[in-house]
Amino acid sequence: MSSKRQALRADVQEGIQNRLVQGNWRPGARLSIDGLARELEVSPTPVREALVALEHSGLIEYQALKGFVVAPPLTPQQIDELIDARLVLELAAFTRAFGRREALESDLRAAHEAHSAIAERIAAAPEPDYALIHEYFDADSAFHEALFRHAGNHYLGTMREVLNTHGHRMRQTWSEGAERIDADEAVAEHAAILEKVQEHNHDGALRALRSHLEGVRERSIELGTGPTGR
Amino acid sequence: MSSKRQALRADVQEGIQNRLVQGNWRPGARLSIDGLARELEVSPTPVREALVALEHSGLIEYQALKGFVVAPPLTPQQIDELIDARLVLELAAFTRAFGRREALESDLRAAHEAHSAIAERIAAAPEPDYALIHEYFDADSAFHEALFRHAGNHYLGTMREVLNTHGHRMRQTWSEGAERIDADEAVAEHAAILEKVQEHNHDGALRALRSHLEGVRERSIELGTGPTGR
DNA sequence: GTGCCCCGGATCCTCTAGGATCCGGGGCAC
DNA sequence: GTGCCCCGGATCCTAGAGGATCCGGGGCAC
Repeated sequence: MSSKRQALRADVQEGIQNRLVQGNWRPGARLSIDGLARELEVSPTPVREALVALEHSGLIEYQALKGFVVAPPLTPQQIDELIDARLVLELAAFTRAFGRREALESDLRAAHEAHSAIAERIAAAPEPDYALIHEYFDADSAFHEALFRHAGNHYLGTMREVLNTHGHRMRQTWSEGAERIDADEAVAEHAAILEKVQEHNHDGALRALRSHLEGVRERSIELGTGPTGR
Repeated sequence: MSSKRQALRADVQEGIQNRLVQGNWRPGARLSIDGLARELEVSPTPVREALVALEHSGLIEYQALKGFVVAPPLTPQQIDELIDARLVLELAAFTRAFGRREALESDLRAAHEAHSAIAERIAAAPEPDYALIHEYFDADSAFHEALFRHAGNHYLGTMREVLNTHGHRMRQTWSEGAERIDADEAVAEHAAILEKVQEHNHDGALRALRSHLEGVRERSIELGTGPTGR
């Protein structure tokens, strides 16, 4: 541990964030600084720093003299606002990225192939595989990330990352009961976007992207309010 | 100091942020943890936490085993991207806020009056008054903030805050030489927006807002590249 | 039985200590 | 004179200690 100094805070932060995203702790659970330090076999100081750095992601909240707690799940209202904000960002990013249509098309196609491949593996799996679902979310996210990579605006990408973290928070809630993912619909909608891009059809692709996000909104709120009847 | 525990980290953070925004340290300057701790008469631990929390604002950067340094000034390219991102956010926020036109108009008018009042005081002042300039920036910012207050989307507001911090970083650079502010132009452009809102003219106001931000872009880049000849 | 008070453990917050690392300057070899 | 090496001070990073605060449970008064 002496050779890899200051991998500590980064490692601790990554470890905690992974557990948060995977839903190891329920919303409202207290994240004891001393407890985490014992568990990770480090001193409390780097744990505190990691939690402070994670606070702005929205995954955890801080209360003075009481510590950090896992943020409560998103309400349907918040999910609605989150997708709405994504719409604003992604439509803008798409239009800017369309200026480099060829590079964009190339990246979108690659991301789409990876995405649909994982979707097929999920469909073939007999029962939910959490690691696979995690991969699926990453692949899905990569498709959208491609829009920002070519948008030529660093700040749009930064804002996407902020929203993406909240998206993790949303999916974290689902993992508790509803593992069913409408992978097919998302893949089909991505395919529609890609197709329009290949046809040099900017406005059509924009409509397809908007339509896709509307679909995400509906499916998310449906899962949020819950098929379990809540 | 025993009664107001855990005002410490917040106080330290606020103090450091104020100094950063006011440009007390030049870009590239090292922020010594121990030094700040001695200066603020606290131990290094809360200083570390405050710096970690400030890192995501973009005002400071972190390098392992070397510490924190004041972020370099924005390049004209970055300024361009920053304003472009503001355009995306503010146009979207405006359209959403126009749904509650009356409340929006009320807030915009109040913000505009405060803004123009300060602009007059600046014009009347014989020489640059830093405190007054600071107030001016806040008043200017408040006008735009009103758009988001009525947009009904929490995430748009969050993203605005992120961009706003980078805006501070931009203005921080100016303060070094060019105190001249084109307050009149900004006030006139705000007035144009307000006028269209009062006329129930959504599209006209949108154009005025876009035009205003284009003006901000031009004036910012002009200041960024510098009348000093840099 | 109900409600209030007290108390002990757990936790947080801050501080101090000490090893590890970085950085700049003087000295030496060539 | 130039370049390299070494070294001392400053700083960073982590650990651990100690006082302050919170929280839950038992006991007592009514």
